[in-house]
Amino acid sequence: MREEKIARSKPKQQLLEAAERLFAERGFEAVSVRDITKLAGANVAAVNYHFGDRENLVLLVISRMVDPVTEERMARLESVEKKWSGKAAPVEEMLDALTRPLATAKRKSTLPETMHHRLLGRIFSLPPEIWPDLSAERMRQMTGRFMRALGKSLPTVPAEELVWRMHFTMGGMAHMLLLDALPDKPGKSQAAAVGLDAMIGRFIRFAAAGLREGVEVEETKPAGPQATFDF
Amino acid sequence: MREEKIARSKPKQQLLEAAERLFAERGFEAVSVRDITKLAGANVAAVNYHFGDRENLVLLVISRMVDPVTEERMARLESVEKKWSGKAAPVEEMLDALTRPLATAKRKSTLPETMHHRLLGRIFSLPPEIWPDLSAERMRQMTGRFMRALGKSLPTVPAEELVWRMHFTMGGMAHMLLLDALPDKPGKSQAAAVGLDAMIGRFIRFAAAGLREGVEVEETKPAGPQATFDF
DNA sequence: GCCCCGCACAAACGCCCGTTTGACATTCGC
DNA sequence: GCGAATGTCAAACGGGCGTTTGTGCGGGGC
Repeated sequence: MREEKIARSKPKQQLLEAAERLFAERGFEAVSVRDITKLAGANVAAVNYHFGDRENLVLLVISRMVDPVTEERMARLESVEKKWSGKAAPVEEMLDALTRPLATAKRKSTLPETMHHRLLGRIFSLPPEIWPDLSAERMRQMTGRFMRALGKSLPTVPAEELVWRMHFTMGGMAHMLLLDALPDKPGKSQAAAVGLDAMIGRFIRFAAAGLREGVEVEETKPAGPQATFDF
Repeated sequence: MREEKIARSKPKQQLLEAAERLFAERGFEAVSVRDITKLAGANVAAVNYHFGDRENLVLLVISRMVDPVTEERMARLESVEKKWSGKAAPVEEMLDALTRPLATAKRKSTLPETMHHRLLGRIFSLPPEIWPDLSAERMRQMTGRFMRALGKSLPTVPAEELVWRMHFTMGGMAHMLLLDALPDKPGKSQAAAVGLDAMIGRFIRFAAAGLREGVEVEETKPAGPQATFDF
């Protein structure tokens, strides 16, 4: 029965893989249940049987993509905080903890690398209210922790200013993920050749400079009440 | 007949306004022709009569939103270049030329300000291949000019590195536009209260720091062949 | 006065959507 | 072996979609 169950779950797996590939290529809205079942070689009813309805499949795909990233971000942040034992950590290390998991978090999908990034980028461009509640909540907890930690590393940057810079950072990140795996346009050559790892390195330097901007010049209140950050 | 024509063109105008409002609120894909005509108080066939087909209306909305921004960006860049008469201009001034038009470009739509920004943000998050050819081409010319000008202002930053930083910058910008006019979430208070103008100021400082990162430290080839930037 | 043109409208078209149904095969626990 | 559970399938359902059609109305040009 053990291996039977596994064998049984194959079509469900194929459905999921087909859905992820199509979602990555065309976006969630542009993919029909019929597209998915056709690609998976299954019956039209298969999605409803295995996942309830289309919406549920979408939510499952989102959380499978996002949750591992969120968890690894948390873990890496804790590790950085432990390493600096309460003291202010360098911004670069925290940005690394925030960004690196995009490439390294354990994948539940079997998507090729660039497609995986593309799908992640799509998801991060989605408004949080259409995310699964649990994934959104974890994400909020995570960003909250990063905000607090960043506030400690940049005590001269006002909290509300930090919220904005964090928004700019997250926006640039989502854009970067979509950039990877561009079909065939000028400028793509570099992206494809370089790979996400190198892009992340560049991005960290870029965002770190932006986050730090003005710290040695300005005179501001030292870290007001932490402002909320919603992605 | 003159005022007749004007009076006659009213329903077309109402169609356009209805479309823009709904596109801004829900995104292009989620709005049906029937939604638009209902809101405009017109017949279902009105969109096809006045605009040919739905796709055409979408393209028209996009170019009406984007083209004025592109033109003003060009104009401002030229003005900056003239002001510095060929010498390298400060990055902040060029970022201002790039970003300020988002708020100041002449609006062809009658959308309330925040809705207008939201729609712009949606459009900038769209892949260029679904833009009207002409708008995309103008946009490419514009980004090309900015790339070259930025290369002159940041001679120690390698051209390909600059392409990446430009991507991060554009991504953060699109994100910022979507952030404005967020429905009713925590963190919105600040966005709504501050308004786009103040956001732009913060963004310019953020992006300028990121673009300049490492200029006084690194030793690099002085501006190689300009790399292409596709948005 | 007549015709024609610009426009609005109700109705219908064909298509694709997500989902449901019921019949049928297969495998399980016992 | 035999009911029950599980999975697959073709077919159909109702509804929303973008678009087309044909009719009717009104004012302007000749």
